[in-house]
Order: sequence, then structure tokens, then C-alpha cells
Amino acid sequence: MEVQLQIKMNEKLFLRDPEQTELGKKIIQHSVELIHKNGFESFTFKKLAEEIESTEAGIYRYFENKHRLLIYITAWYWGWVQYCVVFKTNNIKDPAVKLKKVIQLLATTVVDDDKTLHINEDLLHQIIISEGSKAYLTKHVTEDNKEQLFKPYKDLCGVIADIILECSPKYKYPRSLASTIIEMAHFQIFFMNNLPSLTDFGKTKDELKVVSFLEDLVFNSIRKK
Amino acid sequence: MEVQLQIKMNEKLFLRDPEQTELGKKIIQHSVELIHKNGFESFTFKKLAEEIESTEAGIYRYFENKHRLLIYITAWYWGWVQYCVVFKTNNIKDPAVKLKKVIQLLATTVVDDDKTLHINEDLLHQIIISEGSKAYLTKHVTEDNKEQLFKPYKDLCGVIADIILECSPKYKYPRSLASTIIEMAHFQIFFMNNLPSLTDFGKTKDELKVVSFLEDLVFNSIRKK
DNA sequence: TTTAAATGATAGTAATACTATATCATAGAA
DNA sequence: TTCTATGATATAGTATTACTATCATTTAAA
Repeated sequence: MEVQLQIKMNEKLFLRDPEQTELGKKIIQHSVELIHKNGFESFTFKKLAEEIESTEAGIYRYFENKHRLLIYITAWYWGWVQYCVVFKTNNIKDPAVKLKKVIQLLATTVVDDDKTLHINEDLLHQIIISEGSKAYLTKHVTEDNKEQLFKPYKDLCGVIADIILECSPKYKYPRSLASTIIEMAHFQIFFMNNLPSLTDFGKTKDELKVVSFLEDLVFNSIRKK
Repeated sequence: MEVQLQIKMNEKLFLRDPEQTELGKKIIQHSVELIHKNGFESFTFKKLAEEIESTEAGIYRYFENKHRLLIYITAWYWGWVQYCVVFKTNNIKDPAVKLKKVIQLLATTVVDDDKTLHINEDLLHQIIISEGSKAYLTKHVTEDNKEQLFKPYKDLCGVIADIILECSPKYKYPRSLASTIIEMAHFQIFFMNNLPSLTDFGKTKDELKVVSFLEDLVFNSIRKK
């Protein structure tokens, strides 16, 4: 049996749903590749259009602008991560084991998931590490947030916060710790690879050390005292 | 006696030293104000030139482009923070007290420092919170890093890591914990104000709660077990 | 088969991110 | 006093970016 995964996206993220058409899927697929290759700053709809042999105007029918496309991509990613978290922690009783699974999922290389054909999750993971925070670090966060554009991120944070509370019902900062885990899983990887002296993993560049650091950080914070 | 603070900057950060001329100082001062007001994305040298009643070409003589200017501003900020850290922790014996001072310095509102006349440190602090990471989240981090453009950030991280080691000589992740403190001091403040459900401080919007969270996180990690 | 939706082709505009060059004021050295 | 280097002003021009608009054509659902 073949299963296909579809992540339901907020309709405000796009002008026309890219999942519904061939062109739409090509836009997402090649956006991920282009942003991965050249970075978000030098990414333009013109270049994307050339890549997929369509036109700039064609892409503007799907997304208002490239920033909205970035929000779409990150929202998709967080939705997908939440699916993975729920899937991988299913049937696990011990919340501490769940939390470890989550940390590992966030901080280690992603294996491309065949359930979504047009999206390369490994590239996407790398994009989110270096471009993800640009989705919300803007002057218009508040309005974007009102449109619920960051809901998948906030939902994931909520799921992780709940696991933290399962581990330690009296812990006072479950949400802040959850967002810290998410952000630091990515930032420490970025630093390790690009500004290694900001970490203790520069020599080996081993993602598993980031996992160890985060586990140490998290479990020392939430354990009973 | 009046003391004037000058932060020595890496010469590769600029084409002409803005500290040395009136126009240069105006560029820095009004950049901070404009970026604070409209965000880095919509900031252009043209608008800046209009603001200071000079010309675009004039500004290009000081900075290669607006991204270099952002790196300059952030580098200046980290240099200044390091000066504050050293100053405020001077003569304190207890490293735990030092570390608390550092956390407070990073996470709470900055009082404008009269020692630097043309720079408003409070605005600058707010800019760094929302724009600071854009300085290094680029495709050219590695080259920029080779030119030592991020040295002030890395030095500050080193200073904090040393304090952590004073507290707990056997702690395994002093640098990663230091960069986590720095980043989270800023991100949690940003989240608290803009995406409050990612934190536990949304209702009160009280910076001191961010301080408490970070202290809890840090001291549980480094205390002897 | 009709017809609406999706796409493609083309054109145009305002703003952005620069580069180049020529002039001018002034302050210190010869 | 003159020369020269430095900093500032003024103007002009280019390639690219970030869009918007229009119209023709293909495709796919009713």
C-alpha cells in the first residue's frame, strides 16, 4: 500500500494552492532547491521562473511575494516535523524517551521522506536552519501572526511543551524551553558548521554532540530537584 | 571628568571609518534609527541619504552595502556589550554572581550610555534582537567569518564561556551554553513581544521573567551533580 | 461540447543596488 | 602662499528586482 502525505496549509499563505497543480508543485520543489543553493536573499521569482521554464507572472499567481513563499515553506516544514514527532513518539509511554526522540529529530539530518514526492526534506531542513527565522524576524510579524501564518510553528512548540510537562508537571517554563530546543537545535548546527567557535563541536562537526548538549540542557532543567 | 568610549572596529567592516568623520557618525546614528523604525529589509542607502541630507554615493564611500553596515552595527553592539560585561563583573569574585549579571545585561532593556554620543544603545539593542542574526545567516558567512567580521560576537561568547567554566570547571559545553544564552536572551524577548505563545511570559511581558528562565536553565545545567 | 480555469507570452513601471565622474571646500604640508 | 590630499556634493547612468497588467492559448471539468 502506498501512502501519500498531504499537509493541510492555511489558505492565507498562498494566492493559489500550490499542492493542487503541477506548476504549483514545481514552484515549491524548485524554490527549495534554489534557496538551498543560493540563499534566500539572492532568490528571485525571475530566477525561479527560468528554472522551471515558466514565467515570473505565473509564480506571482501562487504567491504574493518571495517572503510569503518562505513563510509557506517554513510552515510546511513545521507541519511536517509535527507529523514526524507525533508519528515517532506514538505508543511510547515514557515522556523522557519521547523528548529525546524530539531532540534527535530536530537536530539531526533528515532522511528524505518518500511520502511527499516533490519536496526534498533534507534540503528543506537545511534551508530552515539558515533561513527559517527570517520568516518571522520582520516588521510585519504581528500582522502575519494575526493571519495565523505561524500556527504550525506554535503548534509544534505546544506539542513539545506538553511532553515537557508530562516529564515534569511543575516545570515553570515549558513553552520557552520548547522554543529554545527548537531554535537551538538549528542554531547550534548552523554555528557548528559555519561559526564553530560559538560551539563545542567545531572539531568533530558531529550532530550527535548537539543532541547530547540539548539533552543535558533540557533534562537538567526539568528533572525533579 | 568626561570619559568617551571608543570601540575599536575591524577595518574590513568599512571602506572609510565612520567614527572619524561627522558624516560617518551621522550614517551610523541614522542607520540605527531607520532600521529600528522600518526594519532592515526596507532600509536603503537612498532613504538614509535623504534622512541625513547627503547622497547615496556618499554613503557607499563608507560601506560596501547595507549588509556590511548591518554587520558593522552588530559588531559594534557586541563589542559594547563585552565592555559592559567586563565593566559590570569587575571585582566580583563569585562567578555565579557574574553569570547572573551577564544574563541580566543581555535580556533587559538597555539604558542609553552617554559615553557614546551618537549611538542610542537602547534602539541598538532592539535592532539586534530582531535583525542581529541576519548578519550571519547568509550564504557568505564563511568568507565574512574569515575576514573576522564576527570576532566581537565570538569574543563575547568566549568571555561568557570562561565565566561558565569558572562556575563549573567540568561542564562540557561552555561555548554552546554561552551562545545559547546570548541567542535566547534575544529570541525569548522577541517571542514574548511578538509571538507570545512561544514563551511563558506572554501575559506579563516582563523581561525579568526571561532572566529567571535563563538563570534556571543555566544554573541547572552547570551546577555540580 | 462548452466554458471556465490555468498557463504562457509580452510589456511596462517604480524602486533598489549599485558605479562613475566631475566639482568643490578646506586643512595641513612644502 | 601654494600645493595637495581628504572629505563632501552633485549628477548621471545601469542592471536587477519586485512587482502589475493585458491578452492569447491550452487544459480540464461540467
